[in-house]
Amino acid sequence: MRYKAGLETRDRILESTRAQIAEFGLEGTTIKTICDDAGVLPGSFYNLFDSKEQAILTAVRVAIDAVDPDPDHAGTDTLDDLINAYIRFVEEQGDLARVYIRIAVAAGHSSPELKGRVLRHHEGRVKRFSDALLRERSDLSQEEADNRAEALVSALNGVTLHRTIDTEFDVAHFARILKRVATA
Amino acid sequence: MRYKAGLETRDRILESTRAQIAEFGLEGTTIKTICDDAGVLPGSFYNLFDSKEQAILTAVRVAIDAVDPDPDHAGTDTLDDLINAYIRFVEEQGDLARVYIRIAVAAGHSSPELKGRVLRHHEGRVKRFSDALLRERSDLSQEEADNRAEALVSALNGVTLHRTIDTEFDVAHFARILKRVATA
DNA sequence: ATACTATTTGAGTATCTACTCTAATTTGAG
DNA sequence: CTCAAATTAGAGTAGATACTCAAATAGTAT
Repeated sequence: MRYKAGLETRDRILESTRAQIAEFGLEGTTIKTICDDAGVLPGSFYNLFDSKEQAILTAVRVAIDAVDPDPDHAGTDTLDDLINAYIRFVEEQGDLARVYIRIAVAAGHSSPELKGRVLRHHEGRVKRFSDALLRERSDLSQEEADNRAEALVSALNGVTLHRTIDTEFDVAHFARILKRVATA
Repeated sequence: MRYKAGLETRDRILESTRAQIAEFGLEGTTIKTICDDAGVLPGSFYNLFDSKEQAILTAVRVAIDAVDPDPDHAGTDTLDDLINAYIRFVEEQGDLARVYIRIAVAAGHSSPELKGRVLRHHEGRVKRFSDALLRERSDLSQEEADNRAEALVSALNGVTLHRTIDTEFDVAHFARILKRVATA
């Protein structure tokens, strides 16, 4: 893979893989659907990737890296900032949110690598929520803040999960209810 | 299916389905593995079930019903009952809980029929939570109770989702945190 | 016992899966 | 322009999958 054409094809395949996972889940993503979507034949796919699994791992890594809204983690974001960022992420990039949920659901029986990736991302997110909560409610113990943050992030994921079924579901509304009770 | 033999075979198939899902997940559960485990041939399976999907849905529903604190829907279950039943289901039937989440996620892109079933089940559950909450906190408005119930059920699903990735995750602990804030 | 139906058998089908292989084409460095 | 290497085409493989069907067997009401 040293010619420009190969790199472009690779990008198209990864983009198609991501879209397929978002729409049909890991199960519904096949070599055929990826190739059809990318306008490529199996021979080309296997010229660029060793296996379906490798392509999926690569696509998911790209997707999860793209999720983090504040990579420089300045530590100045409030809980509202984080929740609003989450809402915006779910509403504007529903695709990636669905990939995240899809992977999470499938991760239990899939590769440890995927599982680890999702878990690490989750832990990072919980920590930022916990820090923000402590800044807002300095009377809370570290443990209580961690607990509430973990519960809050899981609850937000549950709300997102529900939205994948019911697209009318008002994520913002329930996210704010959750925020209210987390800071009570 | 009116003879005793048929009913017994049906039970064996449902139990094998449950066990296969618990051990190998949805992906690893095939007609062949179910039939081998149940000591039955495909013809018998399809004499009793219309499809693999139907058998799985039935097995999951049986498992959920098995922990229902108020099967007759007499309206006597407390919020604690409902949450404890939820925790029991997730902890004792972890892989079935995963399947439940997975079916819910898959419902978004499958037949409107399955989607409708999942949504109706969700709404029924939310209603029971809302009723129980109102019995406990009669000062809440109907709307507030509905909102809290919807948030609580989604949050519980989020906690369950997280447990499918991290099996060490203490569902009971966070479920009780969620219950505390829902009744606050 | 008879007769009717439920149940089981088990080989068989169509379709999908990830993946391979060889030949043709395209690319771009020298 | 040349030519070796990268890329693509596209038919094809082996194996798994959910599911079917006609015939054999077993269960039960009368």
